[in-house]
Amino acid sequence: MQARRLAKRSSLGSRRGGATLQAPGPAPAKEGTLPGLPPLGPGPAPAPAPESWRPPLPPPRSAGTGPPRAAGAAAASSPVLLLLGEEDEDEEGGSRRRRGLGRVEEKPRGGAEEEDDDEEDEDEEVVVEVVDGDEDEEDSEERFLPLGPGRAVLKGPARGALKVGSIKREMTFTFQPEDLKRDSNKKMSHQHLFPLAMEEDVKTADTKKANRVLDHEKENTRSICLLEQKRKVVSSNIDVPPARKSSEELDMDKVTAAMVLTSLSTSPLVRSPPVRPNEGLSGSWKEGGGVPSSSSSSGYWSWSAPSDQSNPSTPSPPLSADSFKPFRSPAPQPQPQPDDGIDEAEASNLLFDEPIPRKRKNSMKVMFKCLWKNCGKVLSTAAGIQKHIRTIHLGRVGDSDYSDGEEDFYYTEIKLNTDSVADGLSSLAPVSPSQSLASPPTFPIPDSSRTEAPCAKTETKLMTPLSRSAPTTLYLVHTDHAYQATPPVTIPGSAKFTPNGSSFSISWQSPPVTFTGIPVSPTHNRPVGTGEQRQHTHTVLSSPPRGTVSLRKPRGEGKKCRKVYGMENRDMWCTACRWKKACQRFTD
DNA sequence: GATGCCGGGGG
DNA sequence: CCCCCGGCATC
Repeated sequence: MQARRLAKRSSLGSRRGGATLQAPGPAPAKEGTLPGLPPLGPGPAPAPAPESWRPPLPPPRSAGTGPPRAAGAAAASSPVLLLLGEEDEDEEGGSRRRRGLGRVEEKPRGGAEEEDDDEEDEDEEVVVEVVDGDEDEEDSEERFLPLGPGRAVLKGPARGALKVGSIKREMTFTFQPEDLKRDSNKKMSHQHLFPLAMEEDVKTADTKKANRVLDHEKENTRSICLLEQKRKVVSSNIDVPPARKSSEELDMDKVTAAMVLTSLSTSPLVRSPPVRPNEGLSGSWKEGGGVPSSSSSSGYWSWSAPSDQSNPSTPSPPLSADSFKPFRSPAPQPQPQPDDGIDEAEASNLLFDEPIPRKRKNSMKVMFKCLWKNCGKVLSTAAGIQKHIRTIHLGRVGDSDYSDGEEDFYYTEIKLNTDSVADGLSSLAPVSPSQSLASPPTFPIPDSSRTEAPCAKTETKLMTPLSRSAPTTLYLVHTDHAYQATPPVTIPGSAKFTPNGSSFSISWQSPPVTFTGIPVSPTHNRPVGTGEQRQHTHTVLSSPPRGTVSLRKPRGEGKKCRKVYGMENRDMWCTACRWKKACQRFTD
């Protein structure tokens, strides 16, 4: 469809003097890329992009890691492509990487593979291939095989290199918001279902040497395990127990985790790019924030789509598959859960709260704070907090299997980061609404956060979960998705906004958000008249005083999508605008 | 001429 | 229903 549009647009562009085509970076790329999308041509500039967004990972220890390094690079590039290619990516990436490691010099093969990345079959194939190998055992992380310490040490370098790849993969992986969701859920389930594994994990870690941030480690490990597991699920061929990771790796994992979370913030943007690889990459991941505008544009579409619920126990790899992978077989779609909306909110929340990915990269401590009214307990592990919530607040004694992830909503992740200002916290910040001010110049957050305060009642499920930033985002998601009037706050000036642009798009009008019936505290006036304005207009329109039914809308004087985004970013317009209908986003 | 958007039409 | 677009009113 995009293709179609694009095509059309391109023609249009020509008609109009090629405005479209001349769009900064993305447009051309788009044009070029789109046609060959399915096969995903010979990696549109995979090289540079990956480099840029790759987290500063410590190079594979010792020297002379030529091979591994190369493999890493290969892997690096693959995730990129995969990134666009959807969640397979992770799998793919993994397998590819594996292969790479297994036979370093086989790169050509890998390269070829890259081209047809979205075929699941492919994956399988790859996997098999890998399996037969011998070294892959240690190389492939997903094989959670308890490697002998000695071995691990020996293979240090290789693993390190691998790490890079894996991290990327993970990052990529997380591009799907649901993913995270599921992740958390899984985390929980995992926690209960695989206590042993975890324990073992920790133990091993100890042995290795890292005792320090045990909590975090555990956490990270776990998350990774989860990821891995996920993957496992996807690639059912590989059945492997959790792998051990050296403290260093774990550290990296930490970073990874952070990045993962971070990535989620931008994920919406990056996600849809299946269509235009370059954009996604350069857009949100590029360090310097390459071509931001595009990023948001692309993401605009599909990200919120999959309200795809994450069943704690549903090993559904499909996650966002539906969101934008047409050719993927309709995998077992996780059945919608009762707290559907909530979940979604969560996701979106996560999506938005951390607008600046790169900052995340920096070392940061992740804590989990209980959001329960008067609790505020802070734990260092998600598991811990979850448990806490589950038992203390939710009163779920036999925390057995019933962990639907609800807990997720009652705690927030606090990132104690030296340099990553409060941005991350801004939205998540559970306790201090004031913090929310830290976030972008936009008004939304404070609002929502304030809302939260009152609603933090013991009202268990209903509102509490949505408190904090969720509401806003949720709203956003919904509306945006539905192309309702969710005005991404007037994007500064032109169609170009920083990667954080996404954060800007948080709707500032809470009114419509009827979620959970928390009457938006009357106290807070709508930041920008828009809300009111809108309402006014509404009333006026709905009850036209004059006999002559104003057939035509007066014509909004406010900015419209066209103005705001410009023709070049037509895909960022609200649907209505695109269809030459009354703008829904910038109503006035 | 550029915009905003209604009405109508194709798939 | 989704998506476009001709065409008209308005800027």
